[in-house]
Order: sequence, then structure tokens, then C-alpha cells
Amino acid sequence: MKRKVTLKQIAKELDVSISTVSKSLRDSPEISEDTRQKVQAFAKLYNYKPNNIALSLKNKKTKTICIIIPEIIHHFFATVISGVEHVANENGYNVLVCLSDESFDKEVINMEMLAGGSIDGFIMSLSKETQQRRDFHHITEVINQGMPVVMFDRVTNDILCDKVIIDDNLAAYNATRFFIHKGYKKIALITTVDYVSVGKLRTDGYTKAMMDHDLKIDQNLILKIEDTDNFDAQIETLLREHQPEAIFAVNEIFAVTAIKIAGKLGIQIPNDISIIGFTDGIISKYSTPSISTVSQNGVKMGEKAAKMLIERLENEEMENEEHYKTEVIETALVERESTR
Amino acid sequence: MKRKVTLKQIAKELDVSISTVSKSLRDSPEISEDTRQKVQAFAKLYNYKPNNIALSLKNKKTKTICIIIPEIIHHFFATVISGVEHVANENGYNVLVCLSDESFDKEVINMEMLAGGSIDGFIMSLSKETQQRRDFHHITEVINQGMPVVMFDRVTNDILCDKVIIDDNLAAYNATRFFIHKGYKKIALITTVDYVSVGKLRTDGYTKAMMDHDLKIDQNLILKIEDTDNFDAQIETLLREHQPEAIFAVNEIFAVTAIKIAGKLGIQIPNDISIIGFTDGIISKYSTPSISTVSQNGVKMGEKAAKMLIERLENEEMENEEHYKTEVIETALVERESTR
DNA sequence: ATATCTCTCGAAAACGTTTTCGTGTTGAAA
DNA sequence: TTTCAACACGAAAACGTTTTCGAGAGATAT
Repeated sequence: MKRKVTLKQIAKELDVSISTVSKSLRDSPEISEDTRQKVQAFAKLYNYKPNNIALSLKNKKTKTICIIIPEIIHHFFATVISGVEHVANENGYNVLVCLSDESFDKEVINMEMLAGGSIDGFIMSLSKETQQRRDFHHITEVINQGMPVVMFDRVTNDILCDKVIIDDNLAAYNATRFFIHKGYKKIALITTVDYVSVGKLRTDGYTKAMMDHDLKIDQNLILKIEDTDNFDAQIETLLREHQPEAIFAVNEIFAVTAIKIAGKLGIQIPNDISIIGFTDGIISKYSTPSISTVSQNGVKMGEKAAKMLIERLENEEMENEEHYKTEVIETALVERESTR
Repeated sequence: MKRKVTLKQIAKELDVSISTVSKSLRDSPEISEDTRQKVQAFAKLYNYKPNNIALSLKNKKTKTICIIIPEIIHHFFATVISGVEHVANENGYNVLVCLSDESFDKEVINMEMLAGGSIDGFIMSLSKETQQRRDFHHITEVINQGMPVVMFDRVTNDILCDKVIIDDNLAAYNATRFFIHKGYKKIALITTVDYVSVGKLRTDGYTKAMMDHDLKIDQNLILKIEDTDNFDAQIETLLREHQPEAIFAVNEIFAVTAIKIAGKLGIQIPNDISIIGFTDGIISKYSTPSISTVSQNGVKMGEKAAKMLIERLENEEMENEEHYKTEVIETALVERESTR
């Protein structure tokens, strides 16, 4: 087992100085052809690789960015990581993935730990708990230290930084309008509690669409789910007691669960009820019937976020003129078997 | 925007030496109560955080491990990351996620880049291309440099290191036997090409179960899928022309696709055909009908792999006595609606 | 012969820590 | 008064790089 070889060791072996070795390896014109070749041959023989940590310390750049997400199991977040990873790699950056598990504390710990020079910048989506508490001091602190942050999907207006989002409100509006144009009047909404930013926005979009088309909003048709582990009964009640003609669900799980319960109740989809979900994930695609959905391009969001972050990292000038941008990624309604 | 403060700056401000500051912050008994409090107060005021990079350089430990996976979109790999992340965090380690995209080159580049001191160890699952080429020089090289590697799921016997796997062969055997005990004789297999290690093992398990129970192996019932993007037609042919009584699929996608196509052909599940998949992912759970499957506990695999790696990192003695272990994680057959 | 220039190379600082060792001051014991 | 221990702190090395600056040797020009 040969240990890692350093400049110093090469220098000693070849009886030259460390600087000479370093310069030789970087093809500096200061060094004679002779010694340069000698050093390079020796370095290759011993498989020399510069120590990244030492470089990071010297350059004050780690070439590493961190993405903090609430849950990696959610397909959407996995696609975002994928997007981030691709453009990061293209630009020579590594990606550190941290999971907040929807917990405020884990989010804070992760950020504080990494802010200590380990990384160059953050890409993040807020945890539920953080959104609920509206406590963003850890983020402001990081930004104040001069470390750029890009937020995506679950963002907040309380923080000034670059953001990548979709127009949740508009997307929900369009999905709802799609139903309205089909002639449905009893359109149900299955959404999350209001402190989840995207849930709130989608709820608002639904509401606006209904009002714009002179449909009254029936609170019985709006289901706000708090406990994401156990909501089957609530959906069953909604279906059985209020018989909606259509359902707009703010995520895949709600949509597919509604489908499963409808099946159990003998309700035909899309003949008896049409359903639209949110997030064009793997469930919607492979469900039977497959689910019409508002597609939210996670890969593109990740790519965009990474680009914005890296651009800010590489253009030192931008650092001061804090001209933050918010990029809105297009969504589209993908029609599948759950609507007609 | 206040920049990051260093020991040196604190030292200058307080007119003491750097060593005094460092010792004060670490509560060294060498320092008087007086100055210690003064320094600590000042450090807190200026929100001092030690620079991790400098620490890494000094300690020759980065407290970061890297997990290399072929694809993050696969739910199974996401669950493994989740497991790795949890135990890593508990032990104060960060997790760097790299995607090989099933490409040999990306795998090599990632490893070479990170082997340069950026991380303490690797957890990895081989890319398809690497398994096909059987070229593992990049891994041996890293191991020879003294950096521990733990492989999981897609492993190879050509490399000596710690491993975490499931007994793919046995799991497939048991699934096949499940069908046999139900009295089925025409049992189809939808699998991958042989160079994917786990695909091969699962195929072998199927074959062995058939032979052990004196059922002849009909090559018409064995479908080896090469192009994972476009295989619907092949499955349709299998179903229509050879009418199996049961199907064992080596992953979720194959299983759910078989179900969708069966539905299209008017074949009832599980009445006309029973289906068992592999990997207890989100698709199997939410599919209609939900899919019976061999559950492969990704979280547990990730946790185990991380534990093994960290143990090797912290026990320097182990480094030399290269007593590599292979942990086998239990699988279980989860019966759902696609079997009866 | 002297001055100047070019070519090679080495010394040293810098990045931010931790830690070992030394040193000066104080107080008490001899 | 001398000696010695305890105490409080600083200097410097070390981790592995890159880079600036200077310096010696040889060659060329005057």
C-alpha cells in the first residue's frame, strides 16, 4: 500500500526544491526542459495527485456546493439533485447532499457546519418546520458572511437571494380552469396545510380560478391534509359524502391515493371523476390509470439553480451588486388517463 | 456583510497571540480564566467558526464520505443515500453524492478527483458500463492508496473490500418457489442482460428454483431486456404469444410495465397472471393493483455500509489487518394485490 | 574587465489551524 | 538571597500547495 505522495517527498527524492517541483508540474517556463521532464516522469511514476484540501485552503475555494433538501425519497427532489449534479460537474464542482428531514434543527446544523469553509455555496429548499416557524436566521447569517444561496421550490420572501421556482399559483389556476372548461362544477381540492409555501400558492390558484369563473367555493370540497402519513380516511370521506366531479391534488401521493380509494369505492376514473395531480413523477406515469399532472421539471430547476449559483461564485463582481433574480420555470399540464 | 473571522484577526484585535486564542477557545487549562473569557466573548460576538478546510489539512481527515451511485432517480438508490446520510450525520460526517450515470468514465473521473484528499472514503455501487468492461483499476488504485471503499448492491468479486449486498440469488429462488408452490408451471422471467451482476444472480436463482422442482426451463419465457428505455413490445409479445401463468420481474419498472400491458390485453391480475417484482419501491406500493415484491431494504443497506466505512475510518488498526467483511441484508417477499 | 541580461532555481510567505516547546514572571520554600 | 515550581503566554512547526521575489551562474555586450 503506497501512501499518497506529496510535493515535498518528490522534492527530496530528486534533490530539488519544492517550488521547482510545483513549477515543473504546472509547466512553468521558469524551469528547464530537463528538470521538468525528470520531475514529471517521477510524478507520474508515483502517481502524484495534488491535495485538494491544501488547494482549497490556499485558494479559499472548495469547488464544492451543497444542496439541502427536505427528503430525498421524493422523486421531485431526486430529479433536482440530478440537474444540479450535471451542471456542477460540468463546471468542475462537487455536490454535497444534505437532508433536513423536514426538520428545522437538522437544517440549521447542516448549514452551520458547512458554512465553516467546507463549501462555496448553498442550493436549498426549505423544510416544512422551517416554513412553519418562519425562522430563517441561519440562512441570513450565511448570506451575510458572503456565501451565496440559491433557493428553489419552497422559498420565502423573507430572504433576499436568487430563487428558482415554478409559478405554483398559475399552474394550479390552469389545472382548475381545465376542469372548469370541461364543464365540471364540483371541483375538489386536496392540498396541504397553509404553511407549506407551495401548498398555499396552489390553493390560492385553485380559489382564484373558481372565483374568476363564478363558481362558489365549497369548503367541503377542500381538504387540507396535515398528517401526511395517514389521510386515507379523509379522502374517502370526501369522495363518499361530497361526490366531486373532479379532483385537483397538489402532489402525486394525494392524487394516487385518491385513485386507489376511488377504485375501492367503485368510482370509475375518468368517467365518474377526473383527477389532476402535481409533480410529474414516476408514480403518475406508472399508476393505473396513469395520472394527468402538472409537470414540474425538477431537472431543469436543478440545472438553473446550479447555474445561478456558479455564476455568482465565479463573478466576484456580482457579489457586491446584489442583484438577485427569481427564475420561473415553465410548467405544463400533461394529460393522461385520469382525465378526459 | 461581515467576512469570516479567523484566529489571527481575533488575536490582533485582542493583542494576544494566535496560540492563546486557539487554546482559549478549546478551554485549555494553560490559559487564565480571565483571558479565556475575554477571548470567548469576543469570538462569540464575531461569530467565529473554525475553518474546516484548515482542520482537514492539519488532521488529514475531512470527515466527508462519498457515495457513488449509477442513478439517483431510482428509488432504491435514493433510499440507500438516505440510510448513509443518517448514520454519517450521527457520526459527524458529511456525505458527498456523485452520480456515475451508468458511465464508466464518469465513475473514474469522480473517483480520481475525490481521491485527492477531498474525502475519507467511498461507498459505491458499480455502473453498468463498469460491470460490462470489468475494468476496476480506479477502485484498486484508491484502495491501494489506503482509502477504504465499501461496495453495495452491484459489487464484484474482483475487488477485495467490505461489501453490503442482499442474497439476490436466494431472493429470486424464493420468489420463484412461491409461484411453484401455488401450482404454476409456466413461470416467466423478465430480467436484464447478464453483465448486470444483480440481474445475473436473480436469473440464476430463478433457474435453480425451476430445476430443483423439476420444471423445464423454457427460453421463450425468459426475457432479457437490454434497452431499458424501450421494451414494451417485447413484454407484449411475451404475454400474448406464450401466456405465462406467473411473471417474476427483476425490478419494479419491468413489473409495472407488465401490469400495464396486461391490462391493455385484457389479462386480469392476479386472476389470469400473478406478478412479483423486485425492490420494494414507491411504484409497487402505489400501482393498481399494487405489486407483490421482493423487498430490498435500501435504507438498511445504506446504514450498514456507512457503519462499516466509518468503523474502518476510525479504527486505524483495522487498516492493516485487511479483514474484509460482506454483509448480507435480509430480504422478504411482500405480498400485495398482484399475487394470490 | 566590467556591466548587464537571461536562464534556472530556491527561500519564504501565505492560507487557518493545533500543538509542542520554550520563556518570562510570580510566588513560595529553603 | 537563592532556587524552584507553578502559571500564563508566545514562537514556531506542521499539514500541502502556489507564487512572488531574489539570487547565483553563465553568457553577452561594452
